[in-house]
Amino acid sequence: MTVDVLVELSNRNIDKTFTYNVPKDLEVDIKKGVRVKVPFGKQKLEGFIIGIDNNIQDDLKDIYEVVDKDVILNDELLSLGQYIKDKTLCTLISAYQTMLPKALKAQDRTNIKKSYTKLLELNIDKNEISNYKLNDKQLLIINEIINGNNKKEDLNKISISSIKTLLTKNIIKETQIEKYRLNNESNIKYPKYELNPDQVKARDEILNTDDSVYLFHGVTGSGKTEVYMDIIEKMIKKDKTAIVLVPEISLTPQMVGRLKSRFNDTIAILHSRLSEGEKYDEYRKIAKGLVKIVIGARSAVFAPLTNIGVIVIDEEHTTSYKQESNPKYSAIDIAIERAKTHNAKVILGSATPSLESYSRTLANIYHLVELNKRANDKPLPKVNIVDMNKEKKKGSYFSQVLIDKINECLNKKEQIILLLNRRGYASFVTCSSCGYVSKCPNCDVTLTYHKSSDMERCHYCGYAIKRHDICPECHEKAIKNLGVGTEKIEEELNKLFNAKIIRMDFDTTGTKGAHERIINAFKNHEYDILLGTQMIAKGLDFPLVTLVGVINADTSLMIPNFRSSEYTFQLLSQVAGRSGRSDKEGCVIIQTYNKDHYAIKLSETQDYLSFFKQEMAIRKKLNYPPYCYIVSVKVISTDYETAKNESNTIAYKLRENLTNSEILGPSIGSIFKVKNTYRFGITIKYKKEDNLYPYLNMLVEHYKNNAKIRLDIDFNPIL
DNA sequence: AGCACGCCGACT
DNA sequence: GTCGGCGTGCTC
Repeated sequence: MTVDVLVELSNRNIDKTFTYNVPKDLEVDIKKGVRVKVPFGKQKLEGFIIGIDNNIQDDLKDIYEVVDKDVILNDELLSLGQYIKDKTLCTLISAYQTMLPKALKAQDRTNIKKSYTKLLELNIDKNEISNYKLNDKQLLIINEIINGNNKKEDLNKISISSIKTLLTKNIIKETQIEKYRLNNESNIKYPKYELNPDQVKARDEILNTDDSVYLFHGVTGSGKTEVYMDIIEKMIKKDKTAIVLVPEISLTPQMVGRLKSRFNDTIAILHSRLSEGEKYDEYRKIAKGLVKIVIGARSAVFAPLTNIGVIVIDEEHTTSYKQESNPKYSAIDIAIERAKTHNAKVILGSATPSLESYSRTLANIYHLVELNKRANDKPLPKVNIVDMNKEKKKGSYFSQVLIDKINECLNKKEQIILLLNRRGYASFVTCSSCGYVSKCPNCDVTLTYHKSSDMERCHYCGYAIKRHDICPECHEKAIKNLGVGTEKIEEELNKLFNAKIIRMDFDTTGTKGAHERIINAFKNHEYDILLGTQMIAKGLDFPLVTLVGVINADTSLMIPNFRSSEYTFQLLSQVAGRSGRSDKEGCVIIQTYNKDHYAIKLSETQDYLSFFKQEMAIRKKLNYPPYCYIVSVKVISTDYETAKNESNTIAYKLRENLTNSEILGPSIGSIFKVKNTYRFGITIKYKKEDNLYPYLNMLVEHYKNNAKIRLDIDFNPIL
């Protein structure tokens, strides 16, 4: 018997199978999709069996061992990996590895083990107990075991030595069962919620039509989650399973608790804050069929459930559903692909759908389902746009209205969320004498001053230096901080208000559990004001919040990206939705220097449809998605000239071969130099281009042995 | 990813 | 003469 093995190395030269001989004694364990250890040159590697042949072939090396008893990659995942490779042009092995938790990847070195609970069992007949001479403690232990309290850990508390004696006398024996490390207990009980008539209508429209992809457009606070849960419950009754994807940030203990209290042990959870051991355990529960529902972030879309009935993708417009590293897949595409094999439904939920998704409803590719009212029947919060150009107190970060509203809120003992989409203290460090700007030596970006550490930091590569005192160019002592970040605003808030303030951004959420601590502390009203970057905008539910303030709505408008208006509108609508979620009416204040910009103006009424129409007109005029597809080709080299020359050659060839496309560039992007490598970007815009995949595949093939050039291809990039 | 092979430069 | 630089190619 021989097997075709895909080894763990992700290299385009070995993106193929290697055939090994199976020693007779290992043949019983051979299955497609299990891992094996094999000799590879002088190394020992792990790989997946992806083909089996019963013929004998000499001149082959033997496999060392079979790693798994159970299949890791079932038939569906095996073909899903091929799909990812075809769509993203990655290596097949990297497609498989990305679908699995670390413990189950093909990796010879890494050792994430199962955890076991040790149990004690009676090794003699119950009736024979009296034949033995036993002391009180020994009898107590045996009694506990008979009553089912047989965890060794617990019984050790009675007497470790008695247990030892009983064990050596063979009266009891030790066994073990697999333990699932993630603490599954939810002490919060949420009452079952009765859907309102609108929610019932939305649910039935999804359940009683036979389309495969639904865009569920519901305003913030309209109770989309309750509808998801109801649909999931119906699916489970039909003996089907469900995957729910949420943005990483939404996987808070509250959210998890809410689902756990409704679905109990039928649920597994996957997100990046679990340890690798916990992920392994959750994954195993899924693979064994012990759970019906998987809730998780992006990669949970690969959960090896069978008989999937529905895949929910909440906040579908969120950019985190696209993986930024290779393979650059979109969880939405994967969900749709998996839904085809399972004949399942995909539900894309959002208050502010991506333009791509919404336009697909107009083209009848997705089925549109809407929820236009808040579940509590309260109006959407009042939004007040403040023109910062007209503020009398120039140079203050706070308008008079915002200051007044904050005070009002504090007096009423209600809570406030403030958003500033920029962390650190100052966004530029500059010399007022010669105009020097402090830049990262590895990346082509300015350094941000962080006061707490008194360092200047690069937000791209993490480079940090002690703050400049004297200008390194003109040696004047004229270093100034320009721009503003969350750290500075926190300082200002402390000067202006007598309030308890907590800051949540990349810098305050570095340690494990910091996220939850901040959210819980704020939810428990230990703080009055939550100040943070965009990570506070999504999905969180704080009933006591009645005021949301956006310090500067323009930061996201300024990013050089055709989606900047869309992001701004989404961000403002999302934060606005954080306000007034319970019975108290909410208020939103948006400070801006661009009050007439449509993305800001329309967030006042959170008028999605008007925004959609205006933005679509612009996309059409400039030929941007959804009016075309985009592929980004980055040409990367440590040598400037090589990157420049090769990118020119590639752009030329693309123009020659992709005649139905518009080719832009090569150009230096907003981040031209990152970690000491130079990158030129070429953008391909197309509606229909039959030669796209064949030609890009050929390009990748052509450059695979070129040590000086790296190609980075991204389909439908976020940019 | 390793590791061997191989073809050119400055040294025990 | 030889040690070692790292470009190139291969791994069932």
